[in-house]
Amino acid sequence: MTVRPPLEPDAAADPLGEDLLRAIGPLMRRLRTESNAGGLSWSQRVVMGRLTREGAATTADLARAENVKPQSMGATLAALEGEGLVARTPHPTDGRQFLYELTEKGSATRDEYRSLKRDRLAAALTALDEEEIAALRAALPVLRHLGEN
Amino acid sequence: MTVRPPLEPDAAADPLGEDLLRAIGPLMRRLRTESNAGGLSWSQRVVMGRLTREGAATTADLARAENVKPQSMGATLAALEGEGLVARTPHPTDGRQFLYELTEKGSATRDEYRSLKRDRLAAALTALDEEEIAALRAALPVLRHLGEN
DNA sequence: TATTGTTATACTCTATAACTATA
DNA sequence: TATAGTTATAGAGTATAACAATA
Repeated sequence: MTVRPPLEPDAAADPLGEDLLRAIGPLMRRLRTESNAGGLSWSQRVVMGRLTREGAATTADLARAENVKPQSMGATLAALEGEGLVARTPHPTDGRQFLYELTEKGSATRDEYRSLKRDRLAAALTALDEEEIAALRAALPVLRHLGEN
Repeated sequence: MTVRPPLEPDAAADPLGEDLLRAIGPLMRRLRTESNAGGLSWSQRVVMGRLTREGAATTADLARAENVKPQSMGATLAALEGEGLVARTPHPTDGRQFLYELTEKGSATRDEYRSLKRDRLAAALTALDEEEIAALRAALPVLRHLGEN
């Protein structure tokens, strides 16, 4: 290890930050747009995925997990409930809370989405070569970490 | 190379797609939120970055580059113009178009942002170890590619 | 007092549709 | 006809603020 002159933090960090910003903008728009096909918004799909993987959860749980305000998560859940895709039951011990779960219709909708090869992103992902997939997988934990508050 | 049974495309692609979705949601919200600090929205900053790097451009150029509709880019540019951060001049040969450029105020604002260590994302990036930075850099081209239409 | 959830309101980003002007 | 830009309108996603109910 040789002694280096101190790096300017901005010079070091900014290109990466800006590259990240530039890469994620279009990707995010694409995710949002193509997620919408079929009537489920992106947030709705993300919430349904979380309920599938992690089971029942409260508004506040989900809001924390997704890093949004409880009011925002409440709106998403209300929309899903209105479609009959999730249902809520009072929390057994805490009278303030409700536990949300996927309904059968919600599970079915989710399965349908997955088997539909529903968006072009899925196709784009399968078209990646192994090296690209590996690069993506390796970066996921870092991306998740950067998304934490 | 051995012969493999055909992979179920969904089984192969979906976990990655969903992991990506989950990783990018919170990160995107963070980028958006923290970009807003200082009065510039995320889209505005991205556009200013592009004008800095690539020079004058038209609404349609920028819309294509960011993969949004020209009307949407028009709104972003109008906001920046209203703040005096960009200025437009008629295209020299095509009477329909305008060329947008950063103003001095725009450049100054951009420099200010960068030297401010303006958001916690920049700090989070500098806190990454070399392996994480390498993983991120390696994934950027893949992310950009996935964001293309 | 702190937390959960709700209601009301507003802003940003983006889209679609319809239009004008220029190529 | 096709393209660039504008105007009008709408919807999703999210935020802040104020409130009620419960812990």
